[in-house]
Amino acid sequence: MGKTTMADVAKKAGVSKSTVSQFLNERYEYMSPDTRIRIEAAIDELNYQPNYLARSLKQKRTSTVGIIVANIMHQFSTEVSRSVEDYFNKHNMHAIVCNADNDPEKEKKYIEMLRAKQVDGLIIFPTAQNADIYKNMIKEEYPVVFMDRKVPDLQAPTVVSQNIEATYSAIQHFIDNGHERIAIATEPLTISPRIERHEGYKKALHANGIKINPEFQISTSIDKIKKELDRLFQLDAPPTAILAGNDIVFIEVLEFAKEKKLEVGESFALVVFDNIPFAHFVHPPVTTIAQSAYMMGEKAADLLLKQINKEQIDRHEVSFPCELIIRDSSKRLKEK
Amino acid sequence: MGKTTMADVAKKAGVSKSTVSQFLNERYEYMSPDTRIRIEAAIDELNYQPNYLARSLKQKRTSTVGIIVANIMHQFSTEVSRSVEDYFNKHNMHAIVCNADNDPEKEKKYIEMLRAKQVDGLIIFPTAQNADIYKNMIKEEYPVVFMDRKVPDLQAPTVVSQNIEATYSAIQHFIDNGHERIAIATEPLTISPRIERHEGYKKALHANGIKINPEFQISTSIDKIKKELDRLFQLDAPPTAILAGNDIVFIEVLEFAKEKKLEVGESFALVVFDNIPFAHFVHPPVTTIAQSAYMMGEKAADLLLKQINKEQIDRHEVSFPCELIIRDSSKRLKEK
DNA sequence: TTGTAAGCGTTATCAT
DNA sequence: ATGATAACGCTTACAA
Repeated sequence: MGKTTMADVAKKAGVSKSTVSQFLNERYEYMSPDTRIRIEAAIDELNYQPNYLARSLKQKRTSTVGIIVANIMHQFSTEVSRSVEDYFNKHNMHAIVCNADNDPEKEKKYIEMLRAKQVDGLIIFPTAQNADIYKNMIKEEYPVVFMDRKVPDLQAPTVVSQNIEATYSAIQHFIDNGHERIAIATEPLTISPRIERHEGYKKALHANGIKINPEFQISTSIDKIKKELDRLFQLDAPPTAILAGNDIVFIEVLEFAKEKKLEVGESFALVVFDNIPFAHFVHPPVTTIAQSAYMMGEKAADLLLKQINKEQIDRHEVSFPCELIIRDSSKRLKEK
Repeated sequence: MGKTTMADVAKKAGVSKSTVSQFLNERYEYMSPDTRIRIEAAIDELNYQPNYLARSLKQKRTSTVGIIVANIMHQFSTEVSRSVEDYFNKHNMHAIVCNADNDPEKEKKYIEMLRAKQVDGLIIFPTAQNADIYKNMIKEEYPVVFMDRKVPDLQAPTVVSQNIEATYSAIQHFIDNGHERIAIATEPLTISPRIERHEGYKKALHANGIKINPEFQISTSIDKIKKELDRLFQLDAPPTAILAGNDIVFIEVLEFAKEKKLEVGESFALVVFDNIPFAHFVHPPVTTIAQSAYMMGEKAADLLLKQINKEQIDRHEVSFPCELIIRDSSKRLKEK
């Protein structure tokens, strides 16, 4: 029965609850070997399982943290979550993953629920729409780490990718391969990574003396991406290269190409900002900007655990470099 | 502060804790509108957040369930987990996902930890190596549902795919396209789905009067798959078609083909048993046997919730059909 | 309609 | 070395 309690064990072993508790917490320094053995026996005779809930209530620590991802459909989110889980499991803690689905209301609900469950801390991919709640957590010094996205005007531990630099180098790669008409496609510019990717894009073009064509900058919701691409390819001078702003946009680009019978890597060069599991098996193998998902997860977990343990940490952003992995989709532009 | 408690609210509102509790549980039937308002005011003045831990301790219900997947690297596990989470979120419950990593020891540890945390029930992709523990949970009538794999000699609610039938139809598809030398590659035959897939394979060959060549049946650990494939292709009469037993085996097949400069769909036909996210973008688009991951997750969640609510359920397997999605990798065999 | 008090299964403090 | 006893923050009879 799951209902055997510490009191039962105590009775069976002929000792008090406190002694059993001592035993369970491995403080057998001042315990006679005799009682120790009796308790041990009682425990597995009764098949006793301690109730962590009760312990947590008393100790004010659940050994559980929450992860709230903005959109679980991104490979990146999955990899980061996995990494965070691994980290906490190594430290005998649990992680609960929740998917806010890019919905600020859901995000709010999850923050409240997880805190009501007394999780020891939170790692959040913020929708960035709940500024008051974030601020409040920081003010209370509740352990929290933000991931992937910077929240404006908030001084909080945050782990992000070097989006500007990474995008810059991808665009430079296009230019080095002879491209000049380069497009970028992201979801709407509501969060920092997207903004920064556009920024890196413009910076690179500028540095190379290529004038920026606003028509080549797409930033719209997923369901409108294909329409925008279509518009682009109707132009007299369509782009010869495209940077897909994340893995979901990438799917749209692929589908667009398929529908319009365009050949990725032939009709246009392509780089994707994100880790793609089958990148070297898609046709053609696709050039990607890989984020250091695993390391970022570890870093965030580490920052969180330090806060939980009341250790001092830097309340600033820490940013990780990305890696441009060149495959066939972004080969040299064909001479016309 | 997160430390405001019900008592603080009660004091501030000038009522007793019980009344506040009534309020929180929305039992305002017999509550004067006056006190109701005072409590409301006190709550948001103090920014009070209830402590679910304490409540759970009292109610013996945490509104949390655990999911223990055998190997998180499978797309299928991820999809099922997502579906289970969705289901429980709809019911205002949480799900904690743990990865046993195909290790019975880890599985055991997670079962114990989650139960110690008093989760209301468990969905397990069993390693099938902890028979005593499974049996014990069933005996105790602890709510549990097994997923993907049948545990021998255990009468327990279990949600699985129709592996035999699905494999049969894939092999039949090969045969219909003129193949006779058909191989199957799975991980070791330690769990029911793999055994059943081999069974469906043999059944289909048998039904078509093709004699079974044991050399064509690979069942070995991932790191040895490529070696076995190599052996196969050294034969005088190598296979012309391969069924990859899951998504991880599929990767090995792809890498093998790449290394040996074999063309999938040309040098040999290929079907993969599993959902592949980029199936129609790999080259060539690959024929898959898709499992009903989302529905299976829902079903399992439903069976679990019913048990939690002490409703009666069938303690048997429920099996879901798979869908053979034919793409280019398994086209008709080229005439020689 | 609201309050009192016991109890959920632990841990922590202080005696002994 | 071990035991009483009071918390932890909530729910729930039952009383008022």
